[in-house]
Amino acid sequence: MVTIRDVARLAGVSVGTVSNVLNKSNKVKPETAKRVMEAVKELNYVPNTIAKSLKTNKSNVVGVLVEDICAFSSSTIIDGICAECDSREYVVNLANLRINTMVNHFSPKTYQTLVENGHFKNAVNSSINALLSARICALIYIGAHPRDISGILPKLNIPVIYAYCYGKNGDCCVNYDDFQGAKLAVEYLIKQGHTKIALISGPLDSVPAQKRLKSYKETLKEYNIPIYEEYIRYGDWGYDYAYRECINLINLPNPPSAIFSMSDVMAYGVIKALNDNGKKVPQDVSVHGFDNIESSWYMNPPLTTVKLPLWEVGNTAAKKVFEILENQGQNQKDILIPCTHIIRNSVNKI
Amino acid sequence: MVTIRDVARLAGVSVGTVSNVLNKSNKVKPETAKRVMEAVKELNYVPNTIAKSLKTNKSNVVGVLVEDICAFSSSTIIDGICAECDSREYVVNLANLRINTMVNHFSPKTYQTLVENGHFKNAVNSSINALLSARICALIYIGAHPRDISGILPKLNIPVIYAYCYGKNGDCCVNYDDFQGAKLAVEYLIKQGHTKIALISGPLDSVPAQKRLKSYKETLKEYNIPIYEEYIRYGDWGYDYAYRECINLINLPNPPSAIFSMSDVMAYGVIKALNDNGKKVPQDVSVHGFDNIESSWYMNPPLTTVKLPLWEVGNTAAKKVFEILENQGQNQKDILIPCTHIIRNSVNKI
DNA sequence: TTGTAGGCGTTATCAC
DNA sequence: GTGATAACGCCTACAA
Repeated sequence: MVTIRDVARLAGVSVGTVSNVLNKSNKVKPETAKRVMEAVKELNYVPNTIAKSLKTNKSNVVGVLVEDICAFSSSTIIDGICAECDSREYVVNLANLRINTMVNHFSPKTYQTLVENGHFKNAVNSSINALLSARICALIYIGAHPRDISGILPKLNIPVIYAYCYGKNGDCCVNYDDFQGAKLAVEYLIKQGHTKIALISGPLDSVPAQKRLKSYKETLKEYNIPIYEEYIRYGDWGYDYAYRECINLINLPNPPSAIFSMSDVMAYGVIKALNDNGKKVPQDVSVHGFDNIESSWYMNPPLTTVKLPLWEVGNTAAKKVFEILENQGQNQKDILIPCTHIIRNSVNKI
Repeated sequence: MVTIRDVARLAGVSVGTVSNVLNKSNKVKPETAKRVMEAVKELNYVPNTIAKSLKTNKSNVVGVLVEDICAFSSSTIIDGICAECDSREYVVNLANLRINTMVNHFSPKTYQTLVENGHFKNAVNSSINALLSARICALIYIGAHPRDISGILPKLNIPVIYAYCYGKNGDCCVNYDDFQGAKLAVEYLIKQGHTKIALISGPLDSVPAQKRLKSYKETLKEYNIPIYEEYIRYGDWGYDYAYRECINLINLPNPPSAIFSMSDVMAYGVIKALNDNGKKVPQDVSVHGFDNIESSWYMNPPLTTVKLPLWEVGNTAAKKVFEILENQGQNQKDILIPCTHIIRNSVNKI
């Protein structure tokens, strides 16, 4: 590899001068600078960031620790991070915990067990050490699902940002706005004339499910629509439970005219259950999703849903990193980014 | 940050000794080694890979340049790479070209234009430089779609592996097997009793489309089934064209009993077209997909399709990197990993 | 305006 | 077995 020394030799100057022009110090005569830059081009010199970091004791690499890169949300979040880092000539160091595989591997259904038995913490520590060893200047942790992960990460002396998950009080967390997103859905259903609006919720120990449920209830209340407990059903974010719960809903003496499903996948199960029971969507029953996963456009009918600002979550997290690094930290610890509404054809006016 | 020097001081030995125990040299007295390790623990010492790389002139970071991390294939491939790197204590440096955004941004529909006008090459060079600057020890390039990208990358003096894309002759490329995958589908259709098998192909300038088309024709020939040119239709991998072409197929005087779509998304369009024209899948017409994107399980009916070995492509690419780095390069340049068959409910026996 | 030299945290080569 | 010390490539005083 060609070094600053080779450049200096070719340009007929000293290494100090080369360093100065490379770092845009303006105490170099333009003529000398030009000669140096020519040598750089000619030799195809690429600065050794390694050596630079060692000297300056700060690196230009941000560590990204992702719980599972295969989660539907992860790649878009990472994309948002990369975009910001690119534009600042920072580099991304990626570590993947593969938590979904771990969950399968160790068989407990929930993260909780994994956390309690220590396997998860071990994996995290080992990844963190690798990242630390590479001297990352900041860490962004990306959850596979928005939940409280406080207590998972060891104390670090670099800035840490939680993206798509929650830390303890005082930690800097960037998330989408569950409450506002759910309100988008419920309000829309109401404005389309629905008052009998059922809910297929995620499990109650899930943070997003709690927030969206709260939003569902408060929004109905806001519009003076009574809340029927039998309209509120619980799934596990998956297809099968949603299918089953939807059938329970249909069989109610006073069945709903619209079903708000807290995930698109559950909405698929709902639509299937409806179709299997001779009901057409949206003519007979309206269905509203949440997540806007890619396939929802292809569903029959195309699913009306709520889009998560995933790219923005990642991008904002990265921006936050640089804010802190540059000491402009305005201490806005908890950032909530609004969702947007994707209107397609699964909801009818009543 | 605590250094090797601090450890040495606490353990009452020299830095050289600490370095030796850290690098598992066995010329250190076990007793001394123990003392050192205790100091490491106590001080929470994390080795500075940066400094180590500078000295040894080799890094433990593999660069991953991905055309678009949001492509459906990318995250699983990256996961496969990460898994291998993790187990060897290597670290992944990720750069994302965001090519799909670029294509939108600069409006040409195909990569070709982007390549020709130089925008793409600029982006690549700038990313490569950032990676090089971080002194990656090898590069894995991940395509957004399997195509020939030779001429895109500058000449590098580190090992380069092409994953999910093709380089020039002599380059090391890791891909799934298009021919074998398509054969899986066509052969299955035949064995279910179909002989009138139509094809919705991808565009002919696409490498996978060419290979799968070849496979389609050769497999039919192998089973002595005549090839009807009017059964071969061309889409653009997307929903709409597939929908339209399927209608053309239905209106043929002798319509097919099965349709092999070269992508799952196109299969969705096919199913919709069939349904809209009063045909049931699979009772009236069988539909076979290709890709096994996540949503295909949720389709109605769940789609029978071909699964791409994406994780294995990434994992093999990473393994190849280490083979080369360790000079065991067996010079197997072109690696093709077989697809697997996912049988669900969109194909009927005849 | 430019050159020189010390040191960032390691490893490796010698002595001892 | 262990300890001193010279690099690795770069930046930054400080000297010239």
